[in-house]
Amino acid sequence: MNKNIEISSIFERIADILELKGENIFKVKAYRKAARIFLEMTDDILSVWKNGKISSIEGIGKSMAEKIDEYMSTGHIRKYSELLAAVPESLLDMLKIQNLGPRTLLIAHEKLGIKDINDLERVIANGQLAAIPGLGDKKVENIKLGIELYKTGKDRISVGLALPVVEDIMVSVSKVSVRSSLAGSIRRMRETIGDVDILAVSNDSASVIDAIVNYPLVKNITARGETKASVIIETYNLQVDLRVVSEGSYGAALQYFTGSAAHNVKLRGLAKDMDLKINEYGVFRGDENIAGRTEEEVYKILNLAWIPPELREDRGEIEAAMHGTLPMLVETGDIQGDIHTHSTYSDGINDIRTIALAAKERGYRYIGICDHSRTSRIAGGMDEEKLKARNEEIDEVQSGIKGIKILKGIEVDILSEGQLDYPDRVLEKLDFVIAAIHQGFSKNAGMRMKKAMENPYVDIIAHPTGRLLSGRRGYELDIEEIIEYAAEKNVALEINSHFDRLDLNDANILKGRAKGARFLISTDLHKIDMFESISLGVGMARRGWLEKKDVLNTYAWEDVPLRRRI
DNA sequence: GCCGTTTTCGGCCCGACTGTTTTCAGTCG
Repeated sequence: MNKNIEISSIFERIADILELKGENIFKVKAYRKAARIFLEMTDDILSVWKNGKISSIEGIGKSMAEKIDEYMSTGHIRKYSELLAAVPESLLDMLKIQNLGPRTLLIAHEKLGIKDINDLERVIANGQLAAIPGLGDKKVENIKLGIELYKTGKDRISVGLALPVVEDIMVSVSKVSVRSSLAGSIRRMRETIGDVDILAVSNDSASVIDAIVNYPLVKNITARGETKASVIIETYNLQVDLRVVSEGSYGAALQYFTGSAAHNVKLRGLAKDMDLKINEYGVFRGDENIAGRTEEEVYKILNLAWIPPELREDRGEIEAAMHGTLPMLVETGDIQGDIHTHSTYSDGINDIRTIALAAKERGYRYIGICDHSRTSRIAGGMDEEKLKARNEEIDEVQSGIKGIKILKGIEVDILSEGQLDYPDRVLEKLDFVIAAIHQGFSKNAGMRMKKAMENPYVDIIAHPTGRLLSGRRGYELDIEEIIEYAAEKNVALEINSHFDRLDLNDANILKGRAKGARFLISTDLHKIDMFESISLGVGMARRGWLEKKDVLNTYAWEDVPLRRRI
């Protein structure tokens, strides 16, 4: 499966070079599209190639098929090598700098000989860049800002970090608008977001624009027009783009600004085939605006069912909407209980009773207390004695609380040889067992995880890749293989809702779904105010096309299709 | 570079904002 990633990154790089060289932008887009296809497709490109089916993939034509042929048989692509030789790689990385596009970068390279970011900063400082015709002080100022943002790192942050920040901005916007909504990747619930898009309806767009540029945390105003403004706020250097439209265009604008780009391109192509034109103001036949008040209207006029934002990635959702086969996506309200929670018996903040009452308050029908096993000492892992005491306390708390079932679970460590941290006689007495790797990420992680799944008491694998969005790479294993094995052994895969994990993510959930795997959505909470974050996991599940039936904890506890019951 | 029961050539989604321009290119989403 690594071949998918390899070829995807090569094509992405080819696109970078072609773009920099000022090649036809549609050729560049064709390569970027292909890169995305290979990255996201659930099939292994190697086996597709072996079956001679590469050129039957939509978007892959003769030229790209030949390049893949060459790569598979020789290990390299001649054209790629030639392109690489023509452009310093350090230059390509600079394409990520905001406000510095390929045109300007190429001119700076050709006229001033810049090769990397240090060179760029030098020609900015000595005024050479601003002296180039077509540029000027203001443009260079914006490029400087782009460099600053680029250097402070992370161009994308977890959607779970962004949402609480954005909530407060939305309060300011909603005060001065008739209607407002998040749009863009944050509405689609992508695991990470690069900026925040907000759409507002108002007859007085100036006051909405004022509200955003005067928002207390704004540190830069990068654009300020009559209907659109763009600011950067202190928190995470987050860029916030606001657009104001009239009531009649709300649906068209919301559709447009929610994206994704790939989804919109395909949608607009469909419209074109019907002699219609879609823009953010509506759907037009000639000059007549025939739809656009709601998103439903926009989709309906194209003979499509309304598509939930989480699906809008051009992964087959438009075809499904055409044929009436969109999935009935799982919703936060479907969740009947959270079974990955930590109490004071390991590294949680709250006691069992507090957790149970908070869960009941949320309307859950069951709650699973799932502390760490003994080897996770740093996380307060329990020895057998402590586990016994915890289970007794669960019984005691349960006897005082009606209306919610408190379950005895464990997050058991997968040890160095794949054995579990407790013997089977301990595991079998628990209501459920979640197994996880917490140490030795690079030591046979795949083998160990598979061995753990062979234990009949293991119901679920927690955070299956171990990656953290803040930067940790995760376990060294072949996740495809793990997903397939889990599906085969009826072990469920966790969708961990912690903002830094979101593990599994959408791409892996899609792969699991294709293999018939089951999933658990949980918070992995260590304090009760994290119960809310379940919606992040649900968001990932929805992006992975999951329905209620695919998710264990949408069932009443007696009906949860745990492995031991199947 | 890809694609095509109107096309094998000529399209490829569409528009706002900015800055440096005397009408538009570059960048962004």
